[in-house]
Amino acid sequence: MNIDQILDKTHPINASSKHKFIECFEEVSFPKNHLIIRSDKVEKDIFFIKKGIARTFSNFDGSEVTIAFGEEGDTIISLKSYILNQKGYENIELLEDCELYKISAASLQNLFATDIDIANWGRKFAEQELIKAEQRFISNQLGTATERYIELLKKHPTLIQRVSLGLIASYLGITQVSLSRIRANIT
Amino acid sequence: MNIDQILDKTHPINASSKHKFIECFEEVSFPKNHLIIRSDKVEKDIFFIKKGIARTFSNFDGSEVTIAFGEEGDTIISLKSYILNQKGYENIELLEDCELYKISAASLQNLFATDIDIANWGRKFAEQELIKAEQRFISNQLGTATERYIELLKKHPTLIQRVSLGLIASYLGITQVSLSRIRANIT
DNA sequence: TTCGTTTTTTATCATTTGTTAAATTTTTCT
DNA sequence: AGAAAAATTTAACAAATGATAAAAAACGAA
Repeated sequence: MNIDQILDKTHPINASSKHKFIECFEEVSFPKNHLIIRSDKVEKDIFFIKKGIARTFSNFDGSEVTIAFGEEGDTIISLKSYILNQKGYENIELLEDCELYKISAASLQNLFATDIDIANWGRKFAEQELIKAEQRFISNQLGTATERYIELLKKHPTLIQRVSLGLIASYLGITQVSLSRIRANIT
Repeated sequence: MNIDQILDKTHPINASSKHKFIECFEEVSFPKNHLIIRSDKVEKDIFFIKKGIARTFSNFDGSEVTIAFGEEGDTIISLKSYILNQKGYENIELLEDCELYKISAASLQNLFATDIDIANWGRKFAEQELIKAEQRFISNQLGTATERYIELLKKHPTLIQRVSLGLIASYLGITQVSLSRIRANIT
């Protein structure tokens, strides 16, 4: 998915603003397993996924929580860095070789401050991520792990092909062994 | 908490824009138990809490999920209505008699489209809600219900005084009876 | 291919949480 | 204050998930 389509997906921008916006991006590539966002750093860059898949996760006293998966068109971002310019709680790793669009947080801030169309794009971007985050929260409160797994299969059928069971389990808030047992019971 | 403080908390706005912004608000009051946002309607208004407390919840096939509590300075909003102008999945009820600041979604959209300072306020607002939503997700994936309850007590010690156990339990993703048992075991 | 590594499955037992029902305590209303 | 309603606790049993270990299957590099 190219950067033009990715930006439009969030919110249309007038041609001259969009041109200015796109000029701030750079294309980069990283191999599978690269840790592109680290929770112990204030990250200065934001990425959009042209090709590949990424996983956002957090570590707390030994246990690891998968917060989200990102596929083509999705964003790779440390929210704490992006929003509060602070060290984050999120790590993001690439689960495949990836092609990405990169932009610096500083460029973005500058665009937001000077271009109302891009400021509103930034607002729409945050708002859409907010809806996704809230729906993740609701889904994971609802029903049994079995139901949540079946719902995930329905919503993201390709994810299971691309991501190992252990990571899916950590996203669903259960152990990998439990998820394996669940799969054995539903087929 | 007055509207001036509430707006500043999210993001400072220059004096003339803020004046224009504040003029769009109206003060309103509602009694305890009033259902101020309904999931079966496209809601046209957004509220900020001057005084009182509210609960956001969602119903799915019989079971109810509490998504968040809002205290003074927090927002009462149907995300789906506000962001996508669609019927939402959220209900919001007032848990105490409340004094609120009301603004119409239409006024807000108009301000966003014409004032870059307010557009960036709107961006900051969504971004800060996004961080809160993500942290709720992470908290509720971590550890046992006992640990989550203790963490909630630490972060929002006043909440327990103001909100019934059953609602706290539904926020933690467990039954009211389980929460009661948990409380008996930690004291 | 073949060996070594990683992932997934299966099994057993322990722990946590759910369900239901009844008893107790607290709150609300008159 | 006193009665009715609502909220909370307690108890007993069922169901879901965790922890650990071992076996089987899938994957990757030489």
